[in-house]
Amino acid sequence: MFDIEAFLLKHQIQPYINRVKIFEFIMYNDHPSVDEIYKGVRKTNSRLSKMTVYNVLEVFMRAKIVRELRLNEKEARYDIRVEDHGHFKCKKCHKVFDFNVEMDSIKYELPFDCFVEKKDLFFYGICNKCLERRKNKAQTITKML
Amino acid sequence: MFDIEAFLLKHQIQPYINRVKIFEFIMYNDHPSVDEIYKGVRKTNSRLSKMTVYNVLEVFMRAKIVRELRLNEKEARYDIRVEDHGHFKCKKCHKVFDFNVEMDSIKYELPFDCFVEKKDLFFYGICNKCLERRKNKAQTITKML
DNA sequence: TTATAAAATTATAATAAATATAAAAAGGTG
DNA sequence: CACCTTTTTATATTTATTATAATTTTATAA
Repeated sequence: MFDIEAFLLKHQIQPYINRVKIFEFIMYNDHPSVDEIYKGVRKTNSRLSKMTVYNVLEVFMRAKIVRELRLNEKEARYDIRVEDHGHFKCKKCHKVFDFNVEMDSIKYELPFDCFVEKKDLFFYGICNKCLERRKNKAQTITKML
Repeated sequence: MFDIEAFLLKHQIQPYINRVKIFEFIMYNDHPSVDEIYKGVRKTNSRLSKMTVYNVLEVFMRAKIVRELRLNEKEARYDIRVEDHGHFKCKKCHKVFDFNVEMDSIKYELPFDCFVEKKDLFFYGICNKCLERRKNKAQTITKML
């Protein structure tokens, strides 16, 4: 089992209960938003304030153990996978999935030299479950005709 | 010269003055936010409301003649280049630059089949001008010592 | 051109995400 | 325990976006 306390300590972060719980929540929930983290962690710590979620996320981001995602929506989402990788967002169920990307395989031409620190690749579309659902629906309608 | 009215008509959009002005503003300004568009276009049409900017952008997005960008900031930005391409954002001057990407060159493995409709590639780092500025500053300090 | 319907624009209010601030609470150290 | 530092909390503020309804503009046809 992954030892969150040790992990936080290794990154010079005091493992206060809120921090551990918030990290754990992000670990076990797919790309939650601040509000989702707040509501989720609040279940076990009813005195948690939303400001703490923002503060803790800031600490995690500075230590680079959490990555902020801005998909095509107004709230930010958070991910514990911090190395560059891809994100697929389904426009039907709004779920976000990670996927592996060989960033070095990408052929691009920047208009000038620059120092690239971070890369984000976002795909938008429809996931397989939603595609299935749609296909089944179409079949049902066809049968009805 | 590019005929915005004709372009809008071609996409079944009535070329009302606000629409033309807003499209033009996005064309000649790099990835403006709603507020920047509002303030910019307002200079020539002082009665423009911000709601109109949102409405017009919605029309443009539906017609797919404008692309919404969500970089690592809370406001959306808008781009008239609608085909998939890359965006580089400088963390010093906060400017956003377009760049060409061969999206088909990317090696990735999605966890399941899915229909991919749109791809966004964002790079974050420091642009050449800001790198220069930093280098000059460092040299000046070195001389002073 | 005028009457009328449809669509766009506006002003306003409401919602929601994020930030700022200062007091209270908790943690670390001698 | 006493002290100082850091975190957490409550609260207020700012800001982006959405909702709504009244007003204005545009398109269409008599």
